[in-house]
Amino acid sequence: MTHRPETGPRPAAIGLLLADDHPVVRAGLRAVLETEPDFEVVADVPTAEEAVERAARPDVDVVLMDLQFGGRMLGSQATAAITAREDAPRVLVLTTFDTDADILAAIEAGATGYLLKDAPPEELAAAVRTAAAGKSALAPTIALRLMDRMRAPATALSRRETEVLQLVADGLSNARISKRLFLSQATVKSHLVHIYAKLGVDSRTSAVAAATARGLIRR
Amino acid sequence: MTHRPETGPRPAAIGLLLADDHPVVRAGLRAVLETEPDFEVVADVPTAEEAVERAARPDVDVVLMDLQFGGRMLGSQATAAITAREDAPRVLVLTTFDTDADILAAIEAGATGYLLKDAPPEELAAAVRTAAAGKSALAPTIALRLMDRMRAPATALSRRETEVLQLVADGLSNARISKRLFLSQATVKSHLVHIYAKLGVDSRTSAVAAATARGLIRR
DNA sequence: ACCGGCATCAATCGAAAGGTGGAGTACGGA
DNA sequence: TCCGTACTCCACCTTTCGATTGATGCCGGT
Repeated sequence: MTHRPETGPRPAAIGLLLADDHPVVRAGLRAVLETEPDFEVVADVPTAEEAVERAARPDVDVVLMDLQFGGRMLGSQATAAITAREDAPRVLVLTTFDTDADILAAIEAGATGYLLKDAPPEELAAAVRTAAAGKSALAPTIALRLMDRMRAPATALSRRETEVLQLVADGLSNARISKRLFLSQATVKSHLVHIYAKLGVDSRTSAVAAATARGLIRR
Repeated sequence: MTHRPETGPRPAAIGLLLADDHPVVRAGLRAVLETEPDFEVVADVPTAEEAVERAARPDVDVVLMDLQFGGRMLGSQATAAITAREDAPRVLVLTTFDTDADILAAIEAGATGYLLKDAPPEELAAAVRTAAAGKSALAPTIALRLMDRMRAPATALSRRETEVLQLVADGLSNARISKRLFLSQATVKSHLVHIYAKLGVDSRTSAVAAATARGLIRR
């Protein structure tokens, strides 16, 4: 039984906060979601910082959060900041791409769901309702990838390994990497051997390709 | 609603066709552009094929075309198909990223303008009007990049070189590349030497990094 | 206290990649 | 026609990389 101390039985509208740096996307989300009678878009903001601020107000039930904001604060950080609070709204992460790195960061940050921006409106609305109910809402593609991730934990590189691989992707030779990280070349090679094993490849270029495909490093 | 008689000076409404595979983006563009009194969105379509088809009707003055459709026909191909016709509408290309490769393909395909999706609504509307008037409409970022491209023609890789470098970026060894392209390893090496010279680098990984940074290859 | 993962380093050997210097064909513009 | 560019190929040599093996110290969890 839902007891609400406020002003009587108010309509059970789900309050939405839209956070995306693209004006067009904000307008689109608003247009799509406002056709649902039980949704109410209470605000839309262009930055992650404003999202964190605005999400504190009690009229927000679900935050639709973009992951890639132009520079500055990341969507995942904003997600963490929002969900860390008492009585926080649910956060539904919206992004264009389904790279593993993004997904993992968002889930760890406390996102209730994860959706791709190319999802059809019905799927979007359904996910919002699922999230509002406190249940996890993951796009099928995403759920599958998470399963893969669980099954193959070997794909996770250690911090140092990621660091080395990032420099490899930047085009540095082993010698340069060793100088940059104050290591011997032997150590760099050693890290690379482990990286290759984890990624199932046998050369630096294919390691970069594999890691990029899985979102383990930035390009 | 507004019925227009065929005769007499009709209101100079600019007919728009929106082509984007994301429902949210279509709705957003529609919402943003329909606030302009002199614009009329005559249709929106989710595929490049439908865009080509619909753009043939005479009520379309400007096509707003996404470049990355989910698979199948590319936005640049659709652009080429549309602009090839008699009395073709103007095509304004809209995309999320400003990689040089995309820009070049779109311009070559006959696009009148090129805009980033994160552009503010006013800029969007201004670009549509500019395009409708037949003038070139390029986002400042884009224009700058094109200037760079002009100034440094050495950066432009030949078709074959790009092909080789793409395979390098995919993680293939010289031996595999030679088999894939029916070349000798010597030829592959030769291409790579030229690529290194043009990019000012000295290894395959740094070539991939440099080319990725300049948008010469897809990641 | 022990084990496993992480990070560090060493030595060696063969394979792959890079550097240099040609060289021939084909095509298109000056 | 001549020049430049792109594309193809060869030989030789040097450097870098990858594969293997083995070792040490640290830290966190059982």
